[in-house]
Amino acid sequence: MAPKGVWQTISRFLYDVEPEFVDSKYFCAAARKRGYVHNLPIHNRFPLLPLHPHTIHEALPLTRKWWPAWDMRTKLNCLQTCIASAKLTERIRKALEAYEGEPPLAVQKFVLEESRKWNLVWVGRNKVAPLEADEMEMLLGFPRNHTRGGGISRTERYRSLGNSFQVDTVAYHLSTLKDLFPGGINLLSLFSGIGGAEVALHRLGIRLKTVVSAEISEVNRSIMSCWWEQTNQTGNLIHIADVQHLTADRLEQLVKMYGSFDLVVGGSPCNNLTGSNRHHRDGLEGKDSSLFFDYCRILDVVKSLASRYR
DNA sequence: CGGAACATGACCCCTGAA
DNA sequence: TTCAGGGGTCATGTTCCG
Repeated sequence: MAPKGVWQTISRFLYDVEPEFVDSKYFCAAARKRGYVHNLPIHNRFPLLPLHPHTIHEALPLTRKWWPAWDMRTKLNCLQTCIASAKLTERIRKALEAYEGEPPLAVQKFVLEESRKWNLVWVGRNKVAPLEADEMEMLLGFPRNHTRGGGISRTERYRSLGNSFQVDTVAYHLSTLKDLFPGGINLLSLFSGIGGAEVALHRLGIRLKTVVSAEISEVNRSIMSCWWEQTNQTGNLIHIADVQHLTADRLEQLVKMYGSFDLVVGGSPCNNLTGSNRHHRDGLEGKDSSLFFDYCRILDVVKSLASRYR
């Protein structure tokens, strides 16, 4: 749902590769429609095991007790960076409380519309609530408490999670690298966030030799460091605070030191593309989304370095 | 009857102000 | 931390017209 022409431009800057459009609802209990522009093999891809829960009821069994029959949702909508206000959930509770048993159709419609819009789940009699950060973490395929602690605030946590990859989805696409790189890979991870790609590769059993990770948010960098520490990684993790610091010289320096990169991965900011943005939906040229062009610049440099340092 | 034109509904990795 | 807040895009359904 990016503005018209954005996907065409993205492909044009990425060697005319067409995006593979994938909805994460086939990998977990929440939708996440994304276009992945990649040059990975597509034969013999395999999912992470054990398979992730595919329905709301499997993923959040405690909600089953309170889930009314007239709410037919089996999948959540896309997990976003913001959650519903307490006022809204209170308004919904009041609207439902006025009736014994099934509410009239108009009320059902209102409640369902708002529940879909804000991804509300049933947590009590006549009571809906937004997802907890823990639950989002689980739905996105991260280890429990991945984004917890380290002084991260509640709102920052929601933001980081809402901006992340869905791990199982990305892992499926990266799975073919396991046979291609039995000794592990050198990874250049741009806009790493909370490390969705890294977690996916780790879960696939692909050794991370050297990871160069560019991420602007300090809390996200610290989340990644903690994970790196806790999973007893044997490789090197190098943080870069800003993709714009990854100049050709800096990249050459890194390649000389650690060897050339086997994989470049990243999702550049989409906040100027999404419909949820009321103020600055400026398309690919927007302040943040234009960092996509840095991705292209860096990819070009990495490709030429790979041919020189083989 | 086929297709163009139009209406409706669902969805969305959110920002700014208080 | 909390809240209020619009609109573009696509899919689907409906009307209209030759």
